[in-house]
Amino acid sequence: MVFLLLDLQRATHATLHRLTTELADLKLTPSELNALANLARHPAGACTVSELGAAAGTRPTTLTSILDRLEQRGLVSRGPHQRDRRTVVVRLTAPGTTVATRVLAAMADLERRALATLPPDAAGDAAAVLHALTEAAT
Amino acid sequence: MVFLLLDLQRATHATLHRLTTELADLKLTPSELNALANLARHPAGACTVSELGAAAGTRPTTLTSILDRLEQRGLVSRGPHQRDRRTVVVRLTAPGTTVATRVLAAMADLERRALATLPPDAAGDAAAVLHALTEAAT
DNA sequence: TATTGTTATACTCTATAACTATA
DNA sequence: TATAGTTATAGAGTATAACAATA
Repeated sequence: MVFLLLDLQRATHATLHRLTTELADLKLTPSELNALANLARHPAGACTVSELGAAAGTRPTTLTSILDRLEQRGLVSRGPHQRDRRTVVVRLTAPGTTVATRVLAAMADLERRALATLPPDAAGDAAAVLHALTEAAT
Repeated sequence: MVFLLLDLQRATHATLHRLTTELADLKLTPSELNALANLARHPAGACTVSELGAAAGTRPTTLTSILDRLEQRGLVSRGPHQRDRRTVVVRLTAPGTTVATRVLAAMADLERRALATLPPDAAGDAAAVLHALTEAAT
């Protein structure tokens, strides 16, 4: 069982590299792709910085510069939270939503190609293992 | 199926962060842990730079500085290849082997904790999915 | 000609500590 | 006191292009 974590790291590197290559015209880094895709996963394309960090597995400090760039390019906006004025709400803009949709489609495509030769329940099992690993590490 | 890649990235970040924390006294970065563990996975704890890059999912350029540091600390050595004098063979030293063994044990431990609550075949399915993703991305 | 690995270069990622504003 | 996020800082990760040595 020792090799799961190493396989995990390799698969992450390989897939991220592939995605950035396929989407090279967007000129987005792996972390920027990840942030956009995770935002698109939230209702209304919006969540707090902390929530985005939890979804990506990174600290808020890491997100600051990533969000700075995305905001500067008009792909996301930062706004106040309704109830807690310490909290920042990150939101996909209209152009950001378009881009994020493309990113999700590329991810889905890569997944579909990979899973094509595997039994149908393999993906579900893999997701369960990924969640369990994240849980065990948190 | 869209979320597999995002779950993958989160799980990788979370587990690497956890491992570096658990092994903080070793003062090794995530990539250094990965390199040592991948070396330990090879026969005699030795392989070429290219092979190590393939195992980790990174380019040879990335490995140069990582190996520089590990070599400087006496954990790995670089030597000539028997048949191809362009090739560099990276090898775990005796202290490096000791450290790598500890890294692998920590990885196995984390895996064991995560898989404890899952059906026995989940790990195998997850490994197959990870390989398929790596294959599809290469 | 093609390949292995390193150098040079330029960014990006990442975390810790200190800080501001708010709770 | 505690928490959300940013800033400052420092170091590590990453790739591309150019290079040397070898095949």
